[in-house]
Amino acid sequence: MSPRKVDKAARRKEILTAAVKVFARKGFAATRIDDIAAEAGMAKGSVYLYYDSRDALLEAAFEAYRAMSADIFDRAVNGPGPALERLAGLVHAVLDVLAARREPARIMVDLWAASRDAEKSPVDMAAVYGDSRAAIAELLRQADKEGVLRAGVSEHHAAVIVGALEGCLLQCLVDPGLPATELAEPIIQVCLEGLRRPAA
Amino acid sequence: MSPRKVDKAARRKEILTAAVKVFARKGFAATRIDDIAAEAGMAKGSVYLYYDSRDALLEAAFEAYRAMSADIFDRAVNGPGPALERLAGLVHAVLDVLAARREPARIMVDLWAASRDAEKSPVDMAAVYGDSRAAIAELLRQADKEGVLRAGVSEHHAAVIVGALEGCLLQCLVDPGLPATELAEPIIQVCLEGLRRPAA
Amino acid sequence: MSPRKVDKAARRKEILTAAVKVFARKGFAATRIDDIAAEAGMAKGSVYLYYDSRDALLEAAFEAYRAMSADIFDRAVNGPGPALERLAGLVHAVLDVLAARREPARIMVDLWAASRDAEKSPVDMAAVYGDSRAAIAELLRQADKEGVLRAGVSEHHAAVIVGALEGCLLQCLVDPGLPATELAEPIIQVCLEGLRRPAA
Amino acid sequence: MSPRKVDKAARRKEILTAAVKVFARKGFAATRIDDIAAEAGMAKGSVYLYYDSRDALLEAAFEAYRAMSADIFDRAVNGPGPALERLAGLVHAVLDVLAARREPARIMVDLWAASRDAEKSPVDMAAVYGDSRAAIAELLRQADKEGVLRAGVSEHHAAVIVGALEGCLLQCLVDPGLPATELAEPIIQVCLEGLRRPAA
DNA sequence: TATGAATGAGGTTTCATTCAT
DNA sequence: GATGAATGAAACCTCATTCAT
Repeated sequence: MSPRKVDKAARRKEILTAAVKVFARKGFAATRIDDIAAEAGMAKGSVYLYYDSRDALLEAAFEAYRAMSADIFDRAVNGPGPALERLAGLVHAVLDVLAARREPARIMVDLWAASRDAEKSPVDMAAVYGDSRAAIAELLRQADKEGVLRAGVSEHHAAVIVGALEGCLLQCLVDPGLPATELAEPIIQVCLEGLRRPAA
Repeated sequence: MSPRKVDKAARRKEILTAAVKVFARKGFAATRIDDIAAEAGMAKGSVYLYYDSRDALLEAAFEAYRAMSADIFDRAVNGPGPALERLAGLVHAVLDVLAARREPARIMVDLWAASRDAEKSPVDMAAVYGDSRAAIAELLRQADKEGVLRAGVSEHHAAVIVGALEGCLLQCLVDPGLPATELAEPIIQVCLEGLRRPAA
Repeated sequence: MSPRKVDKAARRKEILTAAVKVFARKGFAATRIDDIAAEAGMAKGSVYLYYDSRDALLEAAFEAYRAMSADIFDRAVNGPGPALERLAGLVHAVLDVLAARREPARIMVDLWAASRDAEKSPVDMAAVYGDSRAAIAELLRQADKEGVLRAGVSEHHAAVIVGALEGCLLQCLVDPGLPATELAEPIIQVCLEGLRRPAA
Repeated sequence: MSPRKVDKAARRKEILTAAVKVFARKGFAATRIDDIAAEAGMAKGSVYLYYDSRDALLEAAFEAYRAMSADIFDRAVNGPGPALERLAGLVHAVLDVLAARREPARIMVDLWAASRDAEKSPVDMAAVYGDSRAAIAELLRQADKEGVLRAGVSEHHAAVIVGALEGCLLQCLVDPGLPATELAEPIIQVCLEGLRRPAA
């Protein structure tokens, strides 16, 4: 009559969470479906009821990553307050995420590896960084309209800011000794203050 | 004396070069010993006469990467001229390497992945970045002695500069559309000019 | 009495019909219980309420095939009219079944495969062909009594007639271009006229 | 210097022979690569050095079957002597092969099953039977030119003869009790004598 | 009775590594 | 030293069957 009923979406999320955990711990290449199933507390075959393949799980992890990234950047672009303050908040937000949950961030290296050939792979980190640069560029335009930027700030500077962020994340990832949150202010100083119009 | 010693080292280098080429092209995970042997123009078994395992080849690739990186940074630290000019030269040098030979740089993502567990793996990117930060910090100290830095420049700023460099490399790697060399000047502007003491 | 007995039998038949359809379409080896359940419009688990296993369904398909075959042959043996006319009618009947519903006939190859080891498998095509030969032999005896056969017609000739029938079916199965019904008359000519006593 | 050298073609043949043996014994569906490797006296992985997949082995078995079949029919078509005698010889040859080596013939049912969907599968039994019919039809034309056939013998009679042959083979396959060789003469009588022009 | 989620044994295929020549 | 055939341990994925609801 009332056969076992599961919330498919919830189950997918459970499995994805487990997968991300294991990917973060062992790396995608070294992760076995068995590991994910064990982490999720189910049998190997059950994973396949919700995801078609191991690659599909990485892809799902990418989508989640992309959504999270987009969310952070969107909030900065569309939020209230002076543009440069929102940019500073963005820097803090990104590093806080890493500091709060180191593991999930570790899958980034697997996402980079998976997006090696942009055409063949659905994991498209180029698009993520493109979006990030566009968001930062928009923030810089907003700041420029506010008249707080010095002259000559171009699109390329957005790439540098994104780079500084990701590059600091990267260092924190490979070197657990580096304190992510403490890098926020230096990043802000270097990247933003350097672009700010000198106070008369 | 040792009639074949030179040959042995040359052979190792040949194989390593081939391996790096294939790693760059297909990624470490997708690289087969067969691919490397084919690229090196020899039989699969012969690879094992010079390297103990597939992992040993990645390790060797890491050592080469580390050496190259150390070389670039050392030259900047020990070179002649004003410190900030050497720092600017360093930025150009790093990005020029990427622009000149995109493929070899691609192995970085595999090195990152391999250095996931710092203890177990001989691939230790944390050390590389630690060295890089130390070099930049030394450059900043030199610049400070020259009196060209504004006050309050700390070790963390070195991390930001390394981060900006690596983060821009990363974006260029993932997105072939981004022109590496064109990012050099923006990086220099953002990272260095922002730290420079305002001209009286 | 037993309120659901009729339903149970009907349900079994529904499932069997669905199974035969899918077996015919995809072959037994490629048929999944899911396919059968879908074809029958029920859930996978329900199939197991009526059949113990996938093999049991093939066995049931075999029984149905055997019954149908026995029916056709029995009618020819016990029917009215001259024996050779009944034999000719039998040939037409067999080929007409194939022409009418090509799909169900396709399961024959799966039945042959399943009857590979006569001891272990309940699918026993040897018995079916044995019965067929016996029926044909009986028809030939009847014809002999009617005095219309030439001398020397033995049991083996029954095997040849069965063989010609099945062999033509096989060709039609494998080659959709061959028109089953058009083969009836040639079969009759070759097999029967050749055995008929030359008209004085 | 002189590294291990194997005759690739010979090795392929060895493996194919082993595969055919196991296919015949257990059926294609029930045959595991392990079984084939064991039968060939090698490790599982070695099989894949010579054949790409299990399906490729069935395909190879088909090619061998097709070649053998073509050979027998070609010899009958192009041989010396009266056409009907060659046809009779053909019948004996086909049944003798079965009698001599029952096992290899058993793979026929797997070939039939595999040729279920003519487009997708490289196993094309329809083509084999088409060739067989063409050969028989040619023989009948030759016999007709020799003036030994009665009138009205058409292409369809070739199908009947092929059918009688295959149908008898089939019965012998599923019923080990049926003696293949003893069916040769009845087949010849039914199929050929029935077509022969009555001696004045 | 009906359901369909869960299971896990089992099969194919890959490929790093070994080793006989 | 060089070769490349052979190995066999994994790992992915499938799917018949079970069973809680």
